[in-house]
Amino acid sequence: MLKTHNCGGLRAAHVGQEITLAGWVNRWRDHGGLAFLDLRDRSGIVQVVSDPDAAPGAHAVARQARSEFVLQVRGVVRRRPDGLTNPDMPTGEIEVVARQVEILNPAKTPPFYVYDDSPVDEALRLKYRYLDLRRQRMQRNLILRHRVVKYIRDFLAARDFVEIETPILFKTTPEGARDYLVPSRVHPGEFYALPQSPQQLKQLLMVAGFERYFQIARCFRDEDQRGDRQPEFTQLDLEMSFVEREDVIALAEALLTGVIEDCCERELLLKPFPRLTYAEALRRFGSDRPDMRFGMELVDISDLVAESGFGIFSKTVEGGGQVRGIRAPGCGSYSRRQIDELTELAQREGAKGLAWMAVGEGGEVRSSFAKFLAGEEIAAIIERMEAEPGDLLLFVAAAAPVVNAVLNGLRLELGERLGLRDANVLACCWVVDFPLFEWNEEERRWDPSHHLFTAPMPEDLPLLDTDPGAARGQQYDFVCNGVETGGGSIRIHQREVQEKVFELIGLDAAVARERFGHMLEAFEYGTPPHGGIAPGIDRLVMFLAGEPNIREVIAFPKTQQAADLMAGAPSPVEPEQLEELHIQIVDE
RNA sequence: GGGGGCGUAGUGUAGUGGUUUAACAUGCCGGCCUGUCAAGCCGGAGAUCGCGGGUUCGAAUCCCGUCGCUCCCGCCA
Repeated sequence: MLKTHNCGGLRAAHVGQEITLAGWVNRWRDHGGLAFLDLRDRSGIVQVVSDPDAAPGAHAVARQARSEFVLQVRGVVRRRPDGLTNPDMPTGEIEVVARQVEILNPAKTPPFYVYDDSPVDEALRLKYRYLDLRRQRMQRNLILRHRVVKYIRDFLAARDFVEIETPILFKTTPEGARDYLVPSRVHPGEFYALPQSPQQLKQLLMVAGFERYFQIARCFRDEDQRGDRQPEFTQLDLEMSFVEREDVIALAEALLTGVIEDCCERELLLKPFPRLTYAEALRRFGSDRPDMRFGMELVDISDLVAESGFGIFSKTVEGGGQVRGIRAPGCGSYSRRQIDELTELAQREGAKGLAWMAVGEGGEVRSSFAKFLAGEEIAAIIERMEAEPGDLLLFVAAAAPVVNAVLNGLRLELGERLGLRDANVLACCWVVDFPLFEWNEEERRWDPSHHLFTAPMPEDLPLLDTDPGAARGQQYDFVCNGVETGGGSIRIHQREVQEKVFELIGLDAAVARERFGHMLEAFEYGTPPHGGIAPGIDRLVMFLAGEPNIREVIAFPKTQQAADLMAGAPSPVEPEQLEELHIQIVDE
């Protein structure tokens, strides 16, 4: 080893020891006589002093060192003189007096500051990712990520899970997201697909009798990017045999609670995680992934305004729609301009308009529609909304899906403005009882709302024949701070049920056999009832790190255009490579 | 596929309703300096203002296009 100690680990207890350090120059301060170097390695930073009188050779070398030079320093740990300690540094009580300094490698001036986390253009960070990763923020995040994955492995291994790898080169599945395809050299014109998740394979591992499987699995989806979506991402994929929904949820909750409490200091607001049905989540929050860090729940006033003189309200209710609202505490003084902004947001989400009512400090009402209502109707609304003086009430009248979308959008926006979406707080919940199918109007058929193999709730089995849209699936989503962070289900293990689902989604037997024949055949050889869940590791670590996007917890992420700016991927390839793969590029 | 934001010395920003040696900080280079830790002081170099075109006597600034990064909608079983 080129070093005997780590920079960040040196303390007063080391005083007097002769040690060797190796690391990068964080900052340097040359006083002409004395020179100081802050030497950094992964463990932290320690001050190195070079004194021309004590060690002229070392001093001469040290003076040449610049930011990010790689040095080896041999020296003695010394307690700093009185009054010269630095209480802001963990190593601030001591310093290392250099006896010998060697430049292991010089460094060009970095394109941005490594020694602090000051903001830098994202493209530049990604181009020089190896330098960005030297910075404290990324070191901290990736080490946190390591601890999270380590915790998961230990937790599951202790509970009898087996970690098994599944192929990256697999088979295309036209359902779901767009696949990344890999051409086959050996089979001209044929392609592998990168897995969107190991879904089928983990179920086959249950058929294979492993009973408890997990994998830290890379997944690939060729869809447009978001702050919480990358073309390749990592899931904790796990599957269990002989379990019911409660078993999977209980295990996952114990694991997730343990990870959160073990790996970060953030407040876990709700423990145990609240359980909401899909219908309840939409009713209370307008979303199937509610941000539970704050209240501001949706309130239905349809019955109060059904007979009112405000036509937009009464006609909407008469036509089968609804009128619901939210209460924005302390926003009663919002100007017309601010309310117009909220109205624009509402219209983007599909509302025709936004009805509002501000309750003044003295209880007086300022409103876009109150003049159409009777006094007792206004009073009833205020009472139902539990409005206090100074509050702003916002109402949307429309069909339920529109009301949900609009009020969800307003709730999140107001939560943001009121500072209720604090990254230091984690609020998780489970959403269960999802509808098994969604009606696809274009294709005139049912689409699976989760995936093809999700089992219906046992009591809803008859509905598959009579009212498929009302059938609920044994599905569960794990939601953290308003982001879907994991989802899973109990799977179908009975052939009749699976065939019924294929029929409902318009997958005829021949096509099903071609795409999923291996699954169907496997299921005929004694399939245990099974189910699982797949929490997103990137999203989870993002929350634990308090980061605003998952690029900050991925070592080498891609841009929104799915490019790697450091390596320059994707890139053109040699004609010979294409020829070998039987690929022709067609000009658009 | 659509909408918004950003792009000016190495870096972070100012300037942007037309005419400036394009400013400030930091970094970089040189000098001075034996207790700094965001070191200090003095000096210096460093920008055809993302790129292309247009309008104009004159464009970082206005217009059109394009590229890159980013946020959002669609999409993401």
